[in-house]
Amino acid sequence: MARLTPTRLRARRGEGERLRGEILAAAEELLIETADSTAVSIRAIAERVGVTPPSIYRHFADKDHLLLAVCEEVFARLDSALESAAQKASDPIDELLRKGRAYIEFGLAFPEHYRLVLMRPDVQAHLLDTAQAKDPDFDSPIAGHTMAQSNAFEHLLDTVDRILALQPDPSRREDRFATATAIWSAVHGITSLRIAKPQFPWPPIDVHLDLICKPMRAYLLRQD
Amino acid sequence: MARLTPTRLRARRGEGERLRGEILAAAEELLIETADSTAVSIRAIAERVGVTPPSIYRHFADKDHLLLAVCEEVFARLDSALESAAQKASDPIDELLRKGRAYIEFGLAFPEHYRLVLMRPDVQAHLLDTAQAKDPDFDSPIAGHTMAQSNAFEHLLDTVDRILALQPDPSRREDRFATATAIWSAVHGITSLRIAKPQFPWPPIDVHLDLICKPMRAYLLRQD
DNA sequence: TGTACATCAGTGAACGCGCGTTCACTGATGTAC
DNA sequence: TGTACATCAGTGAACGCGCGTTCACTGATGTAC
Repeated sequence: MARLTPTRLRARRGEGERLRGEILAAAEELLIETADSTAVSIRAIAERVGVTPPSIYRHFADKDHLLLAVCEEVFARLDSALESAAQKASDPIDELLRKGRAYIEFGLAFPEHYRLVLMRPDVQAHLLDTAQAKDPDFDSPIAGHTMAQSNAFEHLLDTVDRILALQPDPSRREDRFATATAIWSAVHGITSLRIAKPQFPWPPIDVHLDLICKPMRAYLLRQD
Repeated sequence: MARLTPTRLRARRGEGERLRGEILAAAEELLIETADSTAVSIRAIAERVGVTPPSIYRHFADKDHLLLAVCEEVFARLDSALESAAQKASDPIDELLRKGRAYIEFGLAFPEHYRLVLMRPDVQAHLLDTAQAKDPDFDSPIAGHTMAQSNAFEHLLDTVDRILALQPDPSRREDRFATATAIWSAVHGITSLRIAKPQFPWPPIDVHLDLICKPMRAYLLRQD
């Protein structure tokens, strides 16, 4: 491979970790630039960084571990996008609406990121599987990662709690976990279908989101 | 490749079309047996049928056209699953609920089929793209296929019409297209998230579905 | 009824490709004396 | 201050793999005379 742009300088001693960050950044750039999250290969990442493929293995055990690290970054960024959208909210219902819109916008702005973490076969589950296949009593350093992924879900649970608290009649309060799950899947449905079928004549996002949120709000706060 | 089981008999003259059906059936078997819809390769299909890879090209121009044919079959089967579920319904709302449950069950019973048609990069759109790249004024024999795919959607629109007709106040009748879209995406969200994250502690399907359908029904039929 | 011939379902071998991963190595950087 | 040495970021070449696709072909089946 001809190095046309030998811009990258070798890291100095003790700065080897720098490459790790560059690898993750390159992987994300490739997700954005290629229409296909499958195109993100070890070789493509290495070329983008300006390094040979084997040097990737200094920082990641294999491709799965690399993708897992990318997923962690994406989940963290999704979570913080939702949290910053929530801050402008005037009340819990408004908060849910803003978070829903932010979620959809995140997915549509970075469709291949979204595809990687929530539409493709689960990297994390696959890693756990293969790790446990090798070593049955496996004390997972990965297991903790599930937490990172569900920070956004934990925050959604908080929002749901605030909404359910608006229902004065405790006997009409829905289960917080099931409600959060239903909201997540509804918003995921909007996002992932638009990513999967971009040529479908979708209505405007707000119309779509309203048709989920307005019924949900009326139902959760129902007085009968 | 050693032919261990030379069970397949060569088709007689004029019966060449038989292989076409066997190819599609083999592709679907592979979707069911492998956990990964990417594993469905020309070579794997040929081996499963008991034939060499080049003979696939007698029936399909390339891999994309083969996958497109599989998608058509899957959509047709999904549509008929929904229609047969709808037949037992007592009223339009019950019809919607039954179709929703049938949709989810179809997806969870055939997750890789579902992944292929509704979670992976769109085969059909990709085919249209490449065909138009080659031949700018392209009179698509594929374009008609969009219809096959949306038979299920057309039928959903019918169901929605029946529900909207239950709303006595015309000024409160939601848009049929947007409503159908919202319902589709809600049910797709449940299905695809469960496929993508099988290890998540999902609530029972009926709880999940109720949390979408009950608010939607109350909203569409609202009297204020 | 027998034979030459056309048809066409399917074969066998090969192509070039990009992939993940491995291995033994190089050579600049920093450290010990 | 100078030199021998250990460290370690990154290289170069190669591995074996499965993939989609092509090409010239074979040989059983049916048809025309």
